[in-house]
Amino acid sequence: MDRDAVDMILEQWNKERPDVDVSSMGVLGRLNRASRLASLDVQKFMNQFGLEPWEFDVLATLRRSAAEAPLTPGRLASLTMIGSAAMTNRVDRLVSRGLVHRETNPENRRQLLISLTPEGLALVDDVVEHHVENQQKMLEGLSKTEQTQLANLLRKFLLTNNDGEPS
Amino acid sequence: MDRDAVDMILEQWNKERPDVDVSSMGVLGRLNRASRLASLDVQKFMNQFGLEPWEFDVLATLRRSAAEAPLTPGRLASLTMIGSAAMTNRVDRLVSRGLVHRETNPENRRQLLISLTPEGLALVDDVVEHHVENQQKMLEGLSKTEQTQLANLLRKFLLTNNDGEPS
DNA sequence: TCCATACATTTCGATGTCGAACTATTTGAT
DNA sequence: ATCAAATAGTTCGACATCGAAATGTATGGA
Repeated sequence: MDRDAVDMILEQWNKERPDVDVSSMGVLGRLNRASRLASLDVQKFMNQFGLEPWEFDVLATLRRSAAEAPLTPGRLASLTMIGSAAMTNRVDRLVSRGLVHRETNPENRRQLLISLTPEGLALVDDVVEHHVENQQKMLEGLSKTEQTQLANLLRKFLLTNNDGEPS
Repeated sequence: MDRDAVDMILEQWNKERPDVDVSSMGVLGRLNRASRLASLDVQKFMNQFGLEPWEFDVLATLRRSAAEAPLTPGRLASLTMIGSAAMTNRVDRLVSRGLVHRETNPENRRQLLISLTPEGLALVDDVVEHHVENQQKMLEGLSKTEQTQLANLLRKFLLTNNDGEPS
């Protein structure tokens, strides 16, 4: 196995602060870098479709939830892990691009219901197919078994760190 | 093994788009969420020391590189994975907090040399110890063996995706 | 020596996020 | 029935980042 940038960082720490056990950085530092790297790739990929990653994020969340009750901005915000103020902004832009529709819920006029327009639906249904192909390319350095191991270890990390969410 | 939020997302996709293989999201979606979760934890932790994560990032990079030639803003930027414009801003703030020193390199007056002040050195040397303890807490849901497996899988992912850097 | 080119950093304008304050609506206790 | 508290969304100001343009410095070939 070859050495990566994090190996060098750990080595530097061990030289400078041999009294500190920095092995945790070997995990969390790589987690950070890997996620950043993947995000940059997704950014480039989405730009080819005239989309920003955050746009796809919202559209995909709406698309995959089609079976459940329509989503409100607040629910969308928590599902995409941003604040509600940012979601107001995102929905504004998606509405003005004609990709989603925003209507007040007649049952509870405090909340809004966000839904995909036919254009938004067609777009996300197209893009998601290419998106997963692109993801598969990013992962092809790992065997299918290794991919599963990685997913399982990350799930365990998420569960033990309270990936607070659902319903 | 319990189910996490990503399992539910994959299930939704499989219901709505059974024709699309979304297993790659099982890896990269978790990578994203795990990294985000860890970053939020670090943010909270650093705030207890009156630091923002980006401040620690720069200070720690300077600290662990103490043995090598002094770092320039450009080198610091690439090591911390941000643009040089952002590094100008970061160094500005760290200088005005008295944590780093900025001087032009007499050998090459295009570049600046950034170094820790005694205050910056003392601070980062203190914080890094607690930081790794905090990281260890985040990881304690995984056995030591699992932590190593995770680090190895992430290294492989990084290497096959061109974690462009060194020198 | 001169000057085009390369390089290092900073400035500028735009973008997207955040938390706090604000507005509108609903709920529940009395 | 009323009104205080809870809930949903938006507005506002601050902040950190980015890419592109601008500035200052060094290098190498004619």
